[in-house]
Amino acid sequence: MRFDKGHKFATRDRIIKAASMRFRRDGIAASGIAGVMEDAGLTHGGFYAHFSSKEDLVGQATNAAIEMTNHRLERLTAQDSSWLTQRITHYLSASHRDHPATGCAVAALVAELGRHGAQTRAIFTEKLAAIFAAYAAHLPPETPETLRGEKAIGIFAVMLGGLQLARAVADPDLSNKILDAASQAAHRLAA
Amino acid sequence: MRFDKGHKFATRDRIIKAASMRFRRDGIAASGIAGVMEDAGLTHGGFYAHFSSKEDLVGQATNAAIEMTNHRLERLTAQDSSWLTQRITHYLSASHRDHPATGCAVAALVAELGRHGAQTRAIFTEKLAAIFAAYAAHLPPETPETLRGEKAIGIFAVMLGGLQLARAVADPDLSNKILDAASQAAHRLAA
DNA sequence: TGTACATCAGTGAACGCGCGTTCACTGATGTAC
DNA sequence: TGTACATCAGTGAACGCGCGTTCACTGATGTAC
Repeated sequence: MRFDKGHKFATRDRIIKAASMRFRRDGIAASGIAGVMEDAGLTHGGFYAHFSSKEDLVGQATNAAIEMTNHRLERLTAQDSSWLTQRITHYLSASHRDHPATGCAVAALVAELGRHGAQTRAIFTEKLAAIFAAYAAHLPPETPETLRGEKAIGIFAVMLGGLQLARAVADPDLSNKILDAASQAAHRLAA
Repeated sequence: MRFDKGHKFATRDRIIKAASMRFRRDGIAASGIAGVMEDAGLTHGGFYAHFSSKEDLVGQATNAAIEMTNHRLERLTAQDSSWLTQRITHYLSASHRDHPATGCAVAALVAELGRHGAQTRAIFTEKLAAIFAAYAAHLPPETPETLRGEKAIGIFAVMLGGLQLARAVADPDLSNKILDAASQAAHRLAA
């Protein structure tokens, strides 16, 4: 089969998207190449025409997943004063908790990524810095410039921790309590 | 080899300890039975005399790792006012960041545990509730009773998120900045 | 416009390997006499 | 006290399986004539 130039790129993109969802849902180590390729509507043999190794795909999929989230964030059009509130509410919602495959890649993969190679972690670091910057930019206007970076990190950390705890816990009531408590904490840290 | 009654229990304990360290260092999915048994000074064949499955071991190892941490917490003998400060300082220290194998099991395993069976998650939930209770008990004395539970969750969430981010990031300066920012946030939430 | 051909994205069998799990066996020990 | 034996924690070979990776091949398409 011979196709126009855009075809291969589109296929590569489909594989990356499928991988980013599998990785977030099942974890990286527990996701196989064959499963990812099947999700993309292909057989496993063609994988190495697009990527040099599984590790290569891990980097690309992490990059794509976080970038997608970041673009979604930038598109939030509400007035600045409530951007953070919107973010916190959505991030710590039952819906985000219950759909990891399409949710925040940092929450799903941060621990596993810490055990991956330098290149993968460099990609992750760059994207994470962009997240911090977005949060810092949307802090209340009276926030001093020198505190914005630190505050942004604290807010994201409590959201991240809260979402992960809410996902892992077996008791639904406790899970909801965790979402609420983390929301409260994030708002307090933003003020 | 026939041994006295305590021998088998001691061996089982050694396997659980070895597993709890491997799991925290490499992740659960990436840790094999053979590797764990080798760490415990045994060959892999004997594993099923002690556990019914890998999943069984995962539950026991998670339980043991968190219980160990909790006991360590209770042994902190400082006056109540600084118990939390001690906790935050140690949890968000460079040393804790750099030694996941002997560190907080929640930080290392929370995402992966969310994908495990009901029984494993029930064990995790029970131990996590004990952590929350310990933090709640050591909040400043003027903290209203009704807010203690919520505050404890927020504080632990920001510590957890901060530690994970600091571990995953490739840039050492940013990693240190994350530890500091999360510390500041935890203290603010405790006040 | 119609035909022959070169291209190359995707296929599927095969590779060595380590996984979780099973099981027949071993041999140092506690116990019975 | 000394000896024969039963116990059973631990050994190591073997199982089927899915992993990441390789590669000879296919066949629909774009291009050259």
